[in-house]
Amino acid sequence: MTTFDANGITLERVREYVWEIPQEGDMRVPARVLASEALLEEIKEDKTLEQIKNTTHLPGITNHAICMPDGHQGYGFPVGGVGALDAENGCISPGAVGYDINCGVRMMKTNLAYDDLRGHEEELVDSLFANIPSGLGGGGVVEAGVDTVDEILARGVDWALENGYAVKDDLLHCEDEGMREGAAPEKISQKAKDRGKNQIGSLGSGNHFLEVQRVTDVFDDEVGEAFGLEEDQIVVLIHCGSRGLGHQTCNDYLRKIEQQHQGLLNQLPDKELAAAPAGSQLAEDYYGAMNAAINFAWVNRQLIMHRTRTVFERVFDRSWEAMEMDLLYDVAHNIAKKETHTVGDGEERELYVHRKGATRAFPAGHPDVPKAYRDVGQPIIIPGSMGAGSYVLRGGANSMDLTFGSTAHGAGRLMSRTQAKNEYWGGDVQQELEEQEQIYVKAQSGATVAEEAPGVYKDVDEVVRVSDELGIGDKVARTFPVCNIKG
DNA sequence: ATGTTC
Repeated sequence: MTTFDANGITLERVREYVWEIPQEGDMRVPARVLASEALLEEIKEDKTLEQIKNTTHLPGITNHAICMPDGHQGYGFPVGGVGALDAENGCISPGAVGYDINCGVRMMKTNLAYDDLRGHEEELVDSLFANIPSGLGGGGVVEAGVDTVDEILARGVDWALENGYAVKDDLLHCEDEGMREGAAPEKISQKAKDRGKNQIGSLGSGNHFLEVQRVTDVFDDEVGEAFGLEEDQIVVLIHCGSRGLGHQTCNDYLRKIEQQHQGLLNQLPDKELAAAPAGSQLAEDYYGAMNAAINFAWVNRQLIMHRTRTVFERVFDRSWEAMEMDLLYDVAHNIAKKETHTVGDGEERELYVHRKGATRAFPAGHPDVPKAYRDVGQPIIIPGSMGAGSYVLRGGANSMDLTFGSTAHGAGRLMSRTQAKNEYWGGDVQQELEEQEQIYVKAQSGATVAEEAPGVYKDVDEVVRVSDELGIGDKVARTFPVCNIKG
């Protein structure tokens, strides 16, 4: 048997790109890592493998804990991790969702070609930067009272539709139609709502960005046509989450769980995996609060998209409808969701599927794929670094069997933010991107540009290649950056 | 990710 020795943890090769950490000690199931050897060499350098192994101690974990090809170390649970925990006898874990609840990506199409944009890059990037709130702290497209926040938490993008920030078609091209059932605004703390109320429609900081891109390749003509993508087309990618509201909610529930479920906590190898037992009041409360924060993040991305349409209207002097600025799709990559999956010998079970830095990747025919895409599979959006561009995939035929219907979410970091700032200077990174790649970057903070320099990320081509080879998410199209704004 | 060290 082929093995891979990762600083004391031995992985056994199941087949190409599938590695297993065998069950031992208190592990309830084996852990699996889906990666090439080149990616494993990078993954082994931080605590990712130890963390995915720790995850197998969670009660109710089903089949395997799974690390995606872009996996890296996170809070307790790796970013790029999937954990399916029994919704009746298992648990739910905020650390396995992530601090930024419903961090995700949406792609908006246009009918503009790259040539239509050339010469307007600086005007466009300046106008986007001036009109789309970004960076740490407050300031959003909408400044709302707490009652408005409650409505957004309960209704998601449906609130945006009613208030003129969305059209019906936007809802039809979003996971869960932009409204998660079971949202419980009353389970979100006042403090979280206060943090969120002036951040509705704001990018935030860190790896969040808005990027205008051009489609450079369409690998699958049939699916490309179903998605409405063609070479040279301009698209807009928006990557952000639930800002301070989600962060505060994660923190609130971690503290409550630590206090009320000490027994379960003591069984776990890492306090950061703190989980509420399925069926407990706190599990219900967290699930309701998380669903509400999910709705908040969807409205956040919707308002940014709405404002982007307005900016394009000014710069190109045409209506957004004339530019066909339609939503391709919106994916969440930090969530947990109750889903029914077939496990073991054909038994159907309800599971809390935790996808942290992992994207849902439902295949053709799945009833939860929007009608527009049901024949070809769910669109999956995988952002690369600001120098690399991104991919659009579609849910692969093997995703339900291998990953509870999931794939990767991005390139995955190679080094910490602190290390990145030692290696790069923001201004130099910007200059190089502009001079060598004609990519126009504008940011609130040079430090953020350094933290997000292309060199701090894994090779997104390799991550996507593994997803495609495994048949969990198949390559449809590739994009390359034109201009990028960030916090 | 984050009112960037509860």
